[in-house]
Formats: sequence, C-alpha cells, structure tokens
Amino acid sequence: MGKGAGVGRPRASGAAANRPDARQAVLDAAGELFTGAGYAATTTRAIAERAGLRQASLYYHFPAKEDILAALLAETVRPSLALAARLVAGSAPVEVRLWALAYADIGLLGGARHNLGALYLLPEVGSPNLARFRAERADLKAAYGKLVAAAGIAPEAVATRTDLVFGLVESIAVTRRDNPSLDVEAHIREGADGVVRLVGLAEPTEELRAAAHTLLATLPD
Amino acid sequence: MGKGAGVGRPRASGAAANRPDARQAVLDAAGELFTGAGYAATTTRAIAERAGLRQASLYYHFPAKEDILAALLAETVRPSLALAARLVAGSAPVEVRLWALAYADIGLLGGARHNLGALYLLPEVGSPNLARFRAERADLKAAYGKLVAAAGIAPEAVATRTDLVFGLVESIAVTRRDNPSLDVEAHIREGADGVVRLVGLAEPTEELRAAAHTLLATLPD
DNA sequence: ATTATCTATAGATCTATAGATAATGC
DNA sequence: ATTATCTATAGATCTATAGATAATGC
Repeated sequence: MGKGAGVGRPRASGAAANRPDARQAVLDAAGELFTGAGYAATTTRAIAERAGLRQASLYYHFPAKEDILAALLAETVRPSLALAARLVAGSAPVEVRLWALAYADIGLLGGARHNLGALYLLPEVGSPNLARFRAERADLKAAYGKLVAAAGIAPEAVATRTDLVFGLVESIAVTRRDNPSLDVEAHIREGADGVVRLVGLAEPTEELRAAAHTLLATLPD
Repeated sequence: MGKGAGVGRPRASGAAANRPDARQAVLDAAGELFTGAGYAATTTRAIAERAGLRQASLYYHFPAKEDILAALLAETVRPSLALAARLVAGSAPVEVRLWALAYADIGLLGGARHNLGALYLLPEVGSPNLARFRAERADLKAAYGKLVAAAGIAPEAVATRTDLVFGLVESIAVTRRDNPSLDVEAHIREGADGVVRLVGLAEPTEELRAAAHTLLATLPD
C-alpha cells in the first residue's frame, strides 16, 4: 500500500481510503470514458462509479471535471514531447531520427490503455483552461517541423508537409477508434515508413529501421 | 421565396414561416456549433437561437437532436462517396485516380463551411442511431482500399496502407481545427501528393496532376 | 383545414458545494 | 488534528412534449 493508505474515512465500497490509488483510479476511469463517449457526455457520476468512489469525492482529488481531462492530456503528450526533444537535438541522420520519432510516438498513442490519442480529437481541447496542453502539443509538432526542415524540404513547403506528417501520426487514434482490434504493431511500422515516404525521403530500408531502433534503445533518459 | 413560405405562424423574430429555410438554417447553425464545441456541449437552445427559431421549433423539423447530426454527417460523406464510386469504376491509371480522389475529397472537407470533417471525429458517431453514416464512411474507405490494392501493394499490406491513407485525408479536419486560417489550397495539393507518396507510388509529376484535374473535370455526374 | 411556428413546462439530469464522519497520527 | 471519504442538496441546466396560435389554402 502507498503512503497515506488507511488515513481517512473508508470508501462506501469498504475499501480503505488511499489518496494516490483513488487519484489513479479516477484518471483511469476518466480515460476510458472520455475516449469512448467523449468529455461532455461523460458524467462525473460515471467516472466516480467506475473508480469506486462517490461522485462528490472526485472533488477532493481534482478541483473540477476539466482538470481531470487536463491531467490525462498532459500525461499523454509529455512522453512524446520528451522523446521528440531528445531526437531533435541528436546527430543521427535525419531520416533515422524522423523514423524513430514517428515509430515511438505512434507506439505511445497506439499502445496506451484506452486509446488516449482520441483525447486530442475532443472539441473540448479548445477550452481556455487547456492552453497548457495545446502549447505542449504545438511544441511536439514544432519538433516534427524541425526534422522535416532538416530533411531538405523547400522552406515554403515545410509547414504544410509538417501538418500532414503530424496528421498521419495522430490518425492512429481515429483508426483505432474505428477498429479496436487493430493490429497496432503493423500500424506502427507502416506508419513510421509512411511518415518517411510522405516527407519525400527515400523508401525506408531495413538498415534505416535497425538504426532507428538502436537509436531509440540508446537514448539517454 | 421557396415553396411554403408564409404558411404557418410567423417566427418570434418577425420572419415569415418557411419550412425549407428553417431546416437549412438549423443545419447550418448546428454545423457551426457541433464542429466548434462538439455535439454534447451544444444545446438545442443554442442551435435554435442561431437559426432564428425557438428551441421547441427544432422538433418540427427533426425528431431528435441526434437526427440533426445524422443529416449533417450524411451530407458531408455522400459527395465524397459518390465521387469515389465513379473513380473506382474508372479506367485511368491508378495513380491518377488516387490523386484525383484524394484531391477532391480533401477539397470537399477543407472547403466546406464550418470544418464539417470535424464531425467525423466526434465520439458520438459511435451511436447506434448513426450506423448508416458509419457504413457510408466505411464504403468510402473501401473505395480507397480498392485503389491502394490496384496500385500493386502487397495484399497483406493493403489494409494498413489504406488506414494510413484514409487517416491522412481526414487529418485535414484536425489541421483546420488547430489553424483556422490554414492555406487550404496548399494543403489540398500537398495532401494529394502525399497520399500518392504514402502508398509507395512514384513521386507525383505535373503531368499526373494535370491528368487528374482533367479526369475530375470530365467525370459524368 | 393545414402548416409552421410559438409558449410553457415536465421530468430528468449534472456539477459543485456544505457539512458530517470514520479512519489514522500525535 | 488531519485526512479522505461520505451524504445531501442547491441551483442550473437540457431535451422533448403538450397544447395554443397566427399565418395561408380551400
């Protein structure tokens, strides 16, 4: 049991009070419901029920419903952003770094519990309270843009090409929503190949893929 | 004025009653609000207000809120589907037909009022009542799949490659949402080129694009 | 008589707050 | 005394229906 377990009134279900567990259960429940039914259609009562708490108890862990969404968005975009920053700063050939970024990023979205990438598609991400997430996602896109520019794309074409690459990467969320039994591994490999092709670089070779895997395995944390 | 104008109690605004006008105004208002704020977060009152009617009057034109969404989805996917059916049945080189389909389809989504492609991303499209739309969208995807297969992709790679192509085409909706002042024309041209590249066909030439434009201009209606 | 609208509202929520309570910690 | 939960509910909706009404059409 984590720190604080047992302190506080027990849950109605009988479980002992436990701050970190409850917070995590809320995020997990909200992740499933927001990605499945959307934000507005998901009630705080449904989240609480699935998390094993009473509705009002959510507000001990999050000041408002929207803060639950903000926490989920942050934990989804941040690993991708951290990886992108390290790859942009790297010195491997640009096609290797781009393949590696797309591969890892699609993998994070495709491998997450509950298709968390679908959160990026929610209309509520436009909310003023979620500006932080939008800025982090824009930073991630800018990292793709730097690699696209480094790939030798004509300067006036970089922005549009980057939009397309970023759209292709995030499209895993829609594909997965449409087909929950998707072969995610195949999609990740083909998606990374596709990003390289889409940018206009040479057809990916097995050597390129191997180099990218090595690069990802040796990145400093 | 259209047929039926003036028959019926005048609107509270003073405008004469007019069935076709009111229905169109409702769809237009709902298109703007659903794409901007989402389905669940858009109230029937807000739709009615923007359409110049009272909230309850919506129900003379649509049996329920969800039927307004169904009508918008249908009118967004059908033109693309009709075009795809004609191109799949055509005899022009496959790279020309694929470029033409992607160009026209991205153009329909990118050029529509209110970014209607964003409706495809709403979590509510999973609703049982919207099965018809999902089937039509699946037919559209299948048309892309036929062209991908005809492009000589290895049979076991066709499904994934098609997912990626379809994802790239629809990504215009997310791009446009993120950047409402997007250069749509540039995105359409680059997007069609990108689809051809993504499938693994030869880099698009000016001749290919010209042939595709000719094909689109000469398609029978 | 028919049509397209209106006013009024029932009934069902939904979010967030107020205040109580049942644990552990000191 | 502090913590993490609970019960109860205020206040604000939101969708859809009931029934009235102000036009035109016959």
